[in-house]
Amino acid sequence: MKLYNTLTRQKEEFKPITPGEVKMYSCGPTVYNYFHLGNARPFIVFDCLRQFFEYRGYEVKFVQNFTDVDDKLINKAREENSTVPEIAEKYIKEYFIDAEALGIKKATVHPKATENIDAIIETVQTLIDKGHAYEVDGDVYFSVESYKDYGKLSQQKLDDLETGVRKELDDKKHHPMDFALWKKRKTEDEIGWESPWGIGRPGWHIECTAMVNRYLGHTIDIHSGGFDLIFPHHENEIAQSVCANDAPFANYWMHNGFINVNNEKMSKSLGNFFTVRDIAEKYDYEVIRFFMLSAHYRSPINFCDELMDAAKNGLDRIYNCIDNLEFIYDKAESAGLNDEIKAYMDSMRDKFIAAMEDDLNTADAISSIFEAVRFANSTEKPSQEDIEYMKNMILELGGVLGLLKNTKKQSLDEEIEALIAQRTEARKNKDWALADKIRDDLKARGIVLEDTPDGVKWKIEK
RNA sequence: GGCGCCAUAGCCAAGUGGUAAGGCAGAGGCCUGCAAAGCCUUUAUCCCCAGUUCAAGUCUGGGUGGCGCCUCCA
Repeated sequence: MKLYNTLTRQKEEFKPITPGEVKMYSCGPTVYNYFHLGNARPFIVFDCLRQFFEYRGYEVKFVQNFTDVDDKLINKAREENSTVPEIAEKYIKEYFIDAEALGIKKATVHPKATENIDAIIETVQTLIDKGHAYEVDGDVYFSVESYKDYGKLSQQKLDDLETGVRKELDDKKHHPMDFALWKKRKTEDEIGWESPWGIGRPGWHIECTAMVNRYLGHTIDIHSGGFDLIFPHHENEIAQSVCANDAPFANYWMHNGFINVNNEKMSKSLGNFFTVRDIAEKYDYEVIRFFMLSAHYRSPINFCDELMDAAKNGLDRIYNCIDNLEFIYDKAESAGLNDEIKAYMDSMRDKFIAAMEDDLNTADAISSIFEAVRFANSTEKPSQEDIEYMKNMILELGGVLGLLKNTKKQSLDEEIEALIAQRTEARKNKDWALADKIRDDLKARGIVLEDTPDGVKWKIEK
């Protein structure tokens, strides 16, 4: 397995700390709203990585946090005359609804920042004790100058970073790049926790460090997130963890590319800001997942209707293949599995795995599914065993990507069945007008009929 | 100013030295009563200019054109 490591800016062979086991942490959502398209990409991509590791026999300890206290939550709570815990609870529930629909497995642990205040305070105290942090009037800051490797992940020098920093009015910090570990409560009614430095709440960066350390240890295999988190978030996480524990933090850093909408950065001001929930009104959740995986995770990806339509059509092609295989199964004979068919399907699995092992090349992996589909569609008179083998291979590979989950057997009610029978009778009598009318009527009701040599095939449009 | 990314057919997108996967859309054909689905055929001087090499989309240098981070925005 090769992974591109942001730390070294190259693909590296993945070597887990413990053989057969992967400890990975991915930055989760701040739960103040439904999650948006941009959030969805890392969730989907790193879920896909996790599922591939599991497919290859690794035991994966996957941790993804919920940031359930920060400025955005506090503001939202004020706006809605609610409380931070209420807002957080609501959107954590909503997260799981969207995530499940997108085929994202639950993490091994989904820790919340507010449930780990003790670990956070402990880490902050350790950093103070070791001379890497200092308290000023109830706030605690990390001293970037105390960590010689600060800037390593983003390949920037402290001096260069400084010139880009806005001069802040308060000069409480020793160095302009120093960042908050603990923030003093600003008003009496603001959410806060008791600490050695008074009532306050954790800074954003420290929460991830503390939860990584608590749930996975001082050194983990993979830490992932969006490109924009490289600096400062991940840089700061490294500084905190290394300084607190005197141990390397994460061996591999993975970052996904951004999503644009109609070739523009997604933002509220441009009015092109979409939550997954918004998109799901028009496209199936699985189309969103397929779309996200149709490009390499590090490439930027452009979201627009044309590309979503193309993704839908592509996914339909795979589903049609599975439907067709199931349809012809009963008519087929049991004549054993053909060696050539097995060999071809196996080679597609090999190709799929090779692509995935090359830095999670899902786009290439998907092409092997399409090749399997074409092969299956063009195989003449397959036996029942052939059909099963081809279908299972396609479902297996799609399954690794978290796709092709909508294969539950559908059924029709009696009225529809009767109409189909009536149409079949009309076709026998060459009453094309009636036959076509029934077909059109059913189509308007979302039921698509196809006449095949083996009889009428129907499907319910999603 | 500092750090970094990208440029392959109408669209999307793989491909890190040996003469261009796959998907969507389009065209023609087969199949069909007509469709649908499917199958077959068809669509690329790989942004430009130098260089290295027997051989470059693939490496090096220089352009041009997009873009990201340095503002707790994934």
